[in-house]
Amino acid sequence: MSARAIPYRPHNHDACVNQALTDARAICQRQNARLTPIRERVLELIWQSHKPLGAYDVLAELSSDGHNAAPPTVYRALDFLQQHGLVHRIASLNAFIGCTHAGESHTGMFLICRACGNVLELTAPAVSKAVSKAASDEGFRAENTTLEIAGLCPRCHAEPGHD
Amino acid sequence: MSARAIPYRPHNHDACVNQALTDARAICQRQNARLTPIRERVLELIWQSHKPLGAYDVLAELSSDGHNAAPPTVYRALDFLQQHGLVHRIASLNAFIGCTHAGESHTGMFLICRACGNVLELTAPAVSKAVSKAASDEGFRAENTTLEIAGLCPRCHAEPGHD
DNA sequence: CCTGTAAATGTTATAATGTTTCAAATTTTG
DNA sequence: CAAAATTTGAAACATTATAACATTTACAGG
Repeated sequence: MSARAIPYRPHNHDACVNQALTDARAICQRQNARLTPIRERVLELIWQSHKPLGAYDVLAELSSDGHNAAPPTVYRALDFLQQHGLVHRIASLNAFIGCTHAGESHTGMFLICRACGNVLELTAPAVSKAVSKAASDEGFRAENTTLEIAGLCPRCHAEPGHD
Repeated sequence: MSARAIPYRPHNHDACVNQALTDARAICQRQNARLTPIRERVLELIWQSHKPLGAYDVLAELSSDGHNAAPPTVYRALDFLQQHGLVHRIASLNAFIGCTHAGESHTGMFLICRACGNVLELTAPAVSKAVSKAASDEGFRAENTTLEIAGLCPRCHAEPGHD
């Protein structure tokens, strides 16, 4: 699990991270949730990588900060961030990624490139609808959907082997 | 992770397991794959539980058989069974379940009841189609889909608290 | 029937991921 | 300020998964 990914689409990554943090602060304020320094730092670390980051990767970054954290610190921060819709856990990777639709109610769908490791989060209403319908057709009350698609992103499909 | 679940729909469970094993033998024969005693036993154990079974649950069952197995034995058998479409791994549970559509090419979709732990595998063409379209709209070549829906099954929805 | 080769399994150790528990500090609230 | 609640620290532990290498078994060709 490597940190500091090259983002999928070139952009000013610092600005992108800062925007995410600014948004997160606003969202937490609206929800009366406390975005404490640890939580904010974890969110920042996750955003600095556009690739999913494992909990122990986050832990290692914290340690290299000089912050001597133990696993529960990280998992607690991640739980908080998930609960407030600021990060997603990618179950098929045991890793976390910043939510690109924070604040909006949505069901995430993730396109995970097996070659470069980048992940794109989508909101696909047609998919959500089809999933809801399939569940309710079975009398099932859906609460939480995990939808992760592994494959090849356009870049790696065209030109294998780059980052 | 408890073994020996009460199946979701009442039925003759032994017969159900036996059918799955018979099918598995036929499928392996067609594919020139060797369904060795260990592999078959693991498949049987997984089928005997309609709830997903963790790798270490399987391991424990093997041990109580008197078969003194180590983790790699189980993981190898599970890999084999997955590769031949005989079991699925449920990423959100770190557990395995017998495939109810073995032999057919399909993308599994799983309805996981958080109350009773039962899992229903569905094939929903409308969902698969919507997912494929969403991926290809992004130029993404989808290879493998993880689609797991947690919630409440009809029984637990109506009458919470039973197994 | 031997025998070389590949596939499968055994065995030990260890890595990676995640949780429990209880104590201490901090923040919020009355 | 003081009590209560939330957050964080810290140590130990539980669970899930893999690496590495030795041994056994199945099987095709001589």
